[in-house]
Amino acid sequence: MAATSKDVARLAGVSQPTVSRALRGHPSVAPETRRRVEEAARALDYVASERGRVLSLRKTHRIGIVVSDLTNPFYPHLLAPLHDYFKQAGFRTVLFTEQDEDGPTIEELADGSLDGIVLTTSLVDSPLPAALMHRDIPFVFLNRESDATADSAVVDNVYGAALVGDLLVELGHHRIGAVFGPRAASTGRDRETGFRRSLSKHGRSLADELAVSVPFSFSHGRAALGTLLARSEPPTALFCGNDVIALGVLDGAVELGVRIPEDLTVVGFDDITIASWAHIGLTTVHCDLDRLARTAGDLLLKRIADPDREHVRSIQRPHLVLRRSHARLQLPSSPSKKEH
Amino acid sequence: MAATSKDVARLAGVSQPTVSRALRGHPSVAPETRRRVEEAARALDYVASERGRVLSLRKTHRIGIVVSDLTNPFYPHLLAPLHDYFKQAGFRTVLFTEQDEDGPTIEELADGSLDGIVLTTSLVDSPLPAALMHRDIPFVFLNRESDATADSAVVDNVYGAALVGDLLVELGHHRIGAVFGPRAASTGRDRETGFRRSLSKHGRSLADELAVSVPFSFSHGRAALGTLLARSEPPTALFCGNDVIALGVLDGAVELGVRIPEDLTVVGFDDITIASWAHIGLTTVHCDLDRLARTAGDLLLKRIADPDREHVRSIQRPHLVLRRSHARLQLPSSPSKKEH
DNA sequence: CGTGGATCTGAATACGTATGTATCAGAGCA
DNA sequence: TGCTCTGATACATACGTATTCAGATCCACG
Repeated sequence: MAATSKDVARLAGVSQPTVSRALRGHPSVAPETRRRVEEAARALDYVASERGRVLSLRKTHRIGIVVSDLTNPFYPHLLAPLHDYFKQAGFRTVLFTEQDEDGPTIEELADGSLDGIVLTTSLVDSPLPAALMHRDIPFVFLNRESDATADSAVVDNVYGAALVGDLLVELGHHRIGAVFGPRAASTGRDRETGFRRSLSKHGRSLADELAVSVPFSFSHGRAALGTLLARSEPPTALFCGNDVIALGVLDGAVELGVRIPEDLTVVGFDDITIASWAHIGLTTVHCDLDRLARTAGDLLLKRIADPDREHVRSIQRPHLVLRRSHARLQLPSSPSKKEH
Repeated sequence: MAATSKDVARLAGVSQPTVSRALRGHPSVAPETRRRVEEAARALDYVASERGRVLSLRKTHRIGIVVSDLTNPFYPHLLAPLHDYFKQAGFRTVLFTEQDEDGPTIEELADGSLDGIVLTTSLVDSPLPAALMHRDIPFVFLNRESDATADSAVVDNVYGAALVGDLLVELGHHRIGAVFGPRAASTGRDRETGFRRSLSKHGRSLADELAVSVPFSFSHGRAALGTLLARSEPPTALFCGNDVIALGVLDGAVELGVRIPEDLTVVGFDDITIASWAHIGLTTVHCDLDRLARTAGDLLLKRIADPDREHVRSIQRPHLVLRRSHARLQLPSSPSKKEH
């Protein structure tokens, strides 16, 4: 249906290879020939077939991005900068979702349709990374832990979560609770580790009944708040595994009539855009997700260019952003003193 | 590097075509042969190259989705169901962004790398649709107006916006303002039309100084509120071109100390998830974006299967969702009477 | 024992591009 | 005039799969 380089060749009175060379700016094409070819191409609305080019060049200039759930407001913060980075580098973005056991198969990723892959979502026991490694398919972990034999761009989650622990202790809280992310995700696990470690350092600990692990989702955060507030001694401060969970908690608080921060301090992690909205004012741990994503893109393209280079693990140090969802513990005996 | 069907053929002691047939379940392959081929394929970790298959079959099983801005919280509501729909139908999703004049070129979309395209963002004067039509590339408009010669899945924006007009009048508001979307987008234009038409019907009109048109973004909504409140007679009710604009307005209201809905009624359009959060409680026009997206996907796949079928324009009728951001006009003389 | 048909497999080819190699014309030089 | 060299183009082929068509094998049946 669409014109091919052969059609252009016939019209311009040259051979097919000459068309290819002329349109790609190869120097060994005479100016007059090039002109004729370009004119013929224009006349036929010719666009070189990506299908043919890809087979011939053995490069697709396509990157697969695996996210867990597009409706989760966290992922656009990674997807958007990744897409833009790859676009300006001449690569296209193919989207994959991996929701509970039902992600892309290794065959889908290894069929030669992708030059590289960004894994944003892999659970720690996902078979995908090992399978990709085994087949020498370039990939990078983004916001996920990796062993030494893969590239990765991550936030120092242990450090960031410890900042929150320090903050809550400093604010005078004793009944401290947590809605951690899933242990099967390195972000969930590491943030739990860092938070617990910080409390220990201060001689505190997390009561078992005040700590839960839930998926990184709004609705699970919402539900978790109800669970924790039903304890005999409910928490006065809550660390959430990420901002999306925290937003769920804040939402539940409105429903349950819990005042933030007077009745409950809530702290998140990631600092997604919504956290900074005036309604929300979520105190959280800021990660530069744009930079994190671009770093991952950069690592991946370098790996594609040189499959044998050293593996790099880029770690970003996050910092606290104090907004309005935290407060000093209000002792029943003394007047409140809100801090921020 | 990776094994090809030729390698499998050699190992299994058959020809390459037999490998292709055996692995694709062609009936004319003897069971014993098939077994040998499958064994060889397994031994070599063979996965059929998508590059070769695509060239041979002249189908890519890839769909391009063009959105304007991934960071805009509206787009995930279309992207997620589209992706899922195409995935279950055996198609992959390639992402394109079209932000102010800098979208994908027609060459990028017409290079044979896509079986079809979903346009979610085209401005009314975009050259893309005409170019795609001229090249017989299947595409569908999603949430955007189209002329009769293209498929589209849209919401009845005129009708939906009129519902808001009716509501605001019924609530007794007289100083009614609007933060419309861009006129260059059919959604912006049609919602403005419907809203104005409704006010006219009730014998009202929109004061020029209380109507502005801004891009569909949080920050523009936020800024627009400041502009309108600075008028000599500020509005008591505000229609917003979509929920994202409305969220920006709500955010600005918090900053400016404007109480919603006591001081200002705010109504959005789309009913994205965030609108229903307890913090937000945005009164808005509900569109079933999931269904809209799936409809668009369905239309596109049907068009791909049969390029000559009649063009279909699927129109969905939206309805009001009353939450907490609207109220009856509070006359200075009478006590407030909140409605919802 | 030969023939027709059914069953399976291989050879050839198409898809559309890119590229290495060969060829050809013309120029420069002896 | 004949040789070499250069520049421009054509020829051949590779990329990896799917498919058409022809051929081979085997069996049943006359």
